[in-house]
Amino acid sequence: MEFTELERIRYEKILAMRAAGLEPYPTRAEVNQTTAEAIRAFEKAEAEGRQDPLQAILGGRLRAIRLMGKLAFAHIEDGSGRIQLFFRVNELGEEAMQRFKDQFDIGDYIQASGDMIRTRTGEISLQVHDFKMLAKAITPLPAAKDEVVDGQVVRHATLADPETRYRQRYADLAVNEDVRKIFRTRAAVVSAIRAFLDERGFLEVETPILQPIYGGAAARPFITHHNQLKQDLFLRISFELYLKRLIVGGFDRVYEIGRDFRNEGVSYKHNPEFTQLEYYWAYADYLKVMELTEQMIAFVCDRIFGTRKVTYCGNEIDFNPPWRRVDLRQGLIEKTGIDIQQHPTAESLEAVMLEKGMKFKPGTARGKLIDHLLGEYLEPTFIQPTFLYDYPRDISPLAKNIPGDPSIVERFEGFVGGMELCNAFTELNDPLEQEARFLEMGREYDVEDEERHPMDEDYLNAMSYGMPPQGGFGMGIDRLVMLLTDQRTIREVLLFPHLREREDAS
RNA sequence: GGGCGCGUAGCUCAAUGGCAGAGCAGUGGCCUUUUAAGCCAUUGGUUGAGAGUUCGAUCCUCUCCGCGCUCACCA
Repeated sequence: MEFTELERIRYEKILAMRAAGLEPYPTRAEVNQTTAEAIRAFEKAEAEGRQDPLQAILGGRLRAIRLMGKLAFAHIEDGSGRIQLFFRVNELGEEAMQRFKDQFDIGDYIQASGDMIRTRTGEISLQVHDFKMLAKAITPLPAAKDEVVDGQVVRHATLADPETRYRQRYADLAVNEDVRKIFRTRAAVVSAIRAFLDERGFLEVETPILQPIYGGAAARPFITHHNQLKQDLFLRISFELYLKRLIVGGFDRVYEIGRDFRNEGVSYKHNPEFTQLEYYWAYADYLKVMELTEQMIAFVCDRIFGTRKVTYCGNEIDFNPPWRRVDLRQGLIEKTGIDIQQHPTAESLEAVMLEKGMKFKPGTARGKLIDHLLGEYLEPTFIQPTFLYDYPRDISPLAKNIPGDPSIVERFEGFVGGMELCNAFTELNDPLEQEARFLEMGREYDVEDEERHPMDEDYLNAMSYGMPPQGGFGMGIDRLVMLLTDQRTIREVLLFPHLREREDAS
């Protein structure tokens, strides 16, 4: 290892410990409770008026050290919180006191045993009788100092550089409590979703990530290769076609929470790999799915926050059902003055868009033009939870048309905070119609356009065995977590967001 | 991929075409109830990398690397 000067000083402390017969990285710890448990136990004993000393063996990372001659104070932090350690030469003896001063630095993991007390200022602390190193830190933590204001830890001049924070997330998490909190919330969100779906009879399944044919969405895939099978494989861009095969197999309600991979640009709301929830629900339709979506998000909010109102980018967002519902055609008429029904061809739609002075890539399919209109004129306006429904079939090859109108499908997307959150439809279950749609989509896109939906013969085969009518649903978990934790970039809710590899070693 | 911005000590940030600074951290000392402890002293820099202009570049120019914002792309 190459050491900086600060690291070399700490390394020399390791050598000094070893020379004195002390192990800087002992195999075992004797910690018998968390700092939070120790504090709770002490408060309970106090309330019961117990006089006998309460003992504890605590472990944690040193976050602050205050040396005061024959006294020393320190704060340690573990996963449950923090507690003050109180070192006094009367209890420890000169030698142990000196050992603490000489060998311990902020960032080290320490084990301390002693009696729980209150200091003169009333802070519950561990009066240390004995201590040992659990793990010596060599690299200093990138945080300067903490202050406790009204019980809240305020970190001064802490790690802020986004590049370092993402590249060394371990350091970011170690010093930034609010970052840890985001990921605790994230775990709680996923757990709440599972509980919600499990309670309603949905079966959690796992389907292939490596797929011979990718489908279920319009996106460019990552390609990999299986050496022994001599076969190219794609990382899935969606779970849809596999989950619906399971519906054919007789599992009436299935869901999967997992990773999708899309070889597209990164942005504040896009990451090449992201976490998706999809469920499929036999005998339901998109209206029932809308209601279940409202209930599911409300359930998650109730369980995590105890309220259905959250703040996102300065807006109070109200997740109480029902969400606003906007008919796609009407919505576009209101916002753009264009009635897509009046423009059944790409040429006609393009003409009116040009007439309105809109900027877009000419020569694209009608579906993509409509998509552009949605993204440009509707999506950013949907701050409060909104369902946009009844999509043109052009951009929805797996959705079933509304009764009596082959040009419109039963599909909705949910928007919150100006961002697409979920997408759902009444699933197309007519194999002949599905085959026609695949062929249609194949014509819409160039042969070399990787976004075109490739024909999935096996999926058609599954459907031709008989697929019940059903509603299907997909939602970006990362985006939901962004909304619920008030983060404006997806990187803040991903533990290890993708960054370009650095070439220079410096 | 295009445009704009940024990169200075371990961390957070200053500064200037002429010896690169502060706070915290670190090191040495004082200190028996501190909590951003305090006080005294002090170490620490290839200013992201490389090239150019210049008597002199951290600053100006160019190239490269990385990050951020933004546009494009993106069910």
